[in-house]
Amino acid sequence: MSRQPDPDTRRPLPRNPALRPLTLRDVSEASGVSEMTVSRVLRNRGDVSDATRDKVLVAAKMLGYVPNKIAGALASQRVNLVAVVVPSLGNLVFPEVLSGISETLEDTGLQPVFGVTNYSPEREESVLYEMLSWRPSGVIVAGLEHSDASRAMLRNAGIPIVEIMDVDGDPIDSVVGISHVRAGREMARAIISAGYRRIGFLGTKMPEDYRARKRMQGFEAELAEAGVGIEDREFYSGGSALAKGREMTAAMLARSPNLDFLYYSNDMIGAGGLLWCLEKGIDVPGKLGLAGFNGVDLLDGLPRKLATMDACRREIGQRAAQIIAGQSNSGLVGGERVELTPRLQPGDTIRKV
Amino acid sequence: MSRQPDPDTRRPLPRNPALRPLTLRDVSEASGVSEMTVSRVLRNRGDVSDATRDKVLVAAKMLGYVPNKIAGALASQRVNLVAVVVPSLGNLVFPEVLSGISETLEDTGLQPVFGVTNYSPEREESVLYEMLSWRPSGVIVAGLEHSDASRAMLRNAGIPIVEIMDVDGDPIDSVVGISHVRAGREMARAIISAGYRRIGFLGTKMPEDYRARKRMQGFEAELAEAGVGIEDREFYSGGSALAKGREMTAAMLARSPNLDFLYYSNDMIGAGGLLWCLEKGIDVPGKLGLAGFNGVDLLDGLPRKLATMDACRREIGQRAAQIIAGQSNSGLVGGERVELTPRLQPGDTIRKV
DNA sequence: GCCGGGGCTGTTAGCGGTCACATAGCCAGT
DNA sequence: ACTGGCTATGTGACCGCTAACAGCCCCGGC
Repeated sequence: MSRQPDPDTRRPLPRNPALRPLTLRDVSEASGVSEMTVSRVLRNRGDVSDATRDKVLVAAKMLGYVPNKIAGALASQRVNLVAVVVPSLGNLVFPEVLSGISETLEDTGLQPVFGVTNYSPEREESVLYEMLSWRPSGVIVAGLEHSDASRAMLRNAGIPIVEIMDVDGDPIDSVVGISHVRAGREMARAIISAGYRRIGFLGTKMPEDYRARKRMQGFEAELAEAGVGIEDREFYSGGSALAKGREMTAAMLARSPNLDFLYYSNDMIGAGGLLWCLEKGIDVPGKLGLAGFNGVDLLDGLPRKLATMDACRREIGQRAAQIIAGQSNSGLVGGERVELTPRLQPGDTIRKV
Repeated sequence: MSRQPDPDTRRPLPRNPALRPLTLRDVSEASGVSEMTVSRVLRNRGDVSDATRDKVLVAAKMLGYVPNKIAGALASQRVNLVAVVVPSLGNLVFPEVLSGISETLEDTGLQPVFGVTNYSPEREESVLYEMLSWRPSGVIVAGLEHSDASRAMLRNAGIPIVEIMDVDGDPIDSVVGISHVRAGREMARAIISAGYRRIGFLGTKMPEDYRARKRMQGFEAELAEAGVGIEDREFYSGGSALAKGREMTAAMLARSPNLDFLYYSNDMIGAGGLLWCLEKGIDVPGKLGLAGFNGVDLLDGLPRKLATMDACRREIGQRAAQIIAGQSNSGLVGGERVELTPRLQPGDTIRKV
């Protein structure tokens, strides 16, 4: 008489991993304890005897079980994700912020998740919506300028929000960054006091790069107070920034040969300009001074060191992450304001006074 | 007689968004329809009358409701996330891959989520574990070299896996990339046929950068077949790649002044080397040829164009994303192999033959 | 008048975990 | 022996949403 297997015990064995995704129950059956105990072991929570713990861990490893955080998050109402939203990864600046964040979050149990907006407010809105729908523990977002809908979402999310890079504006919650207006001003002051007077500005065309704009505004304002104006401007968009820096510099100096200083809105175009000037044999910084912005370490490899201003990118990432992780020792529960001070790096392209 | 409000209707009003996170039920009550109908409206699924739809949308917008994808994913067993795991964001190469991915995924309803491993297999393992625990619809991961545990996890995940950048090895599922061995060979061939014979190699010290190593192996093998060896090598780690390129070039030429070609494992150090050579007035490419690898558009702005080989980064991202999205028209369900061919860009730093 | 079939909406039962609490076993103190 | 307190484990009720199905209404056709 052939034995008929009991239908209940004939459930498909959890051997074939592709057949059915593994659940806690599989581990629980394989190790002979309840699901709850397995859950406790895998999360290192509560008291579990060493013997049981070992049994469970062995079973879990053997099956190749990977916990389902979706279910876990739903049940516990806790998500260890931090949404990080930046405009771009194409230039060196944001990757460095991101690594500051990752690094700081590393041993907090929190996990950064990155989103990119391409400087588009609509994209920002949809990226935020998408990310918030995963109920992260916090949001780090670049800039203070957002659509009304984005601001509303962030405010309503009921989680810590940190706006980064920039402090010139009205934060939703916390903010970590530098004042780009002040950065512009400071550069202007340095230029003026080095004796330059006929100044050109080269920047990006992107209307959504508010920070570059603020630098220009601060720059211009400070110049104006010294009775100096910007004599010529040139804006670009797209393409290799280094190449654009060359082209724009060539174009501007052809048009306005009397300029004695060029202020670039970022280091990359500044570097392009510098290379061009050196090739042409222009006396830098004697006849013509140059400066950029960001302090990217690329500049270290240039024939001459471009004057720039460090944007404290890594530190911004770190401080923002600390606020989210609740490690900032301010005692505040939110609404922190951290203004870092960018350091002017005079390099070799501004006359020493 | 004062009316006593029915306790059931006295639930806290969903006015204060910080008090309690909103749920479908709040929207359902606010709009007077069932939760299911709200769900249908917000997902654009199933038949809903226009009148009802409007009511719901108005209520949702008014409350500022953001759906909870955690619950949604758990219930529907569907997650619109694609895990993307790369070793680094610091050089220009991966951001470009990522944007190829984002761009392609844009209108598929899928959302990329990025993770960074810093070239560490342990970190890769934990990043993968973390990401898989969110049950993504697919994984895109750089490289073919992974820890056994990582491979097992990926294989067991039961979702499409695409390994990218490199095709020289044994893929888990699908693979999209170039052959770095072949790339190294091709560069060697070009160098040999341009008449260079005394060759130096400059690269990164990272033992985990398998692709750079494969390029060197291919390069060396091809040279060997022409009866030529690598006469000198120099490796670096950390710091500004541009600056390192200078230093290493200076050091190598001081040590081995007879070299007539320098092959750099990436464009950035190559660019540093090029700048240094030009400064020193070395005859490039007459007395000394130079080449890098990657085809980063930074090179466009250099005084002279460095020879390089395009790694097809954006296209790799696009093709990988297509496979995950099921858009690749191969008819295969998995296990695709896409080998792209890097194009040699001779630039101005290899003698014309 | 009755039936059939759309179009629209509601109901029920989970998804795979975790929380709060109940329970079992064991030992010490009285 | 009884109690209390501890540790180690199990139980049932959810978390917020969606699949599947059931039900309602209204219409036209016979």
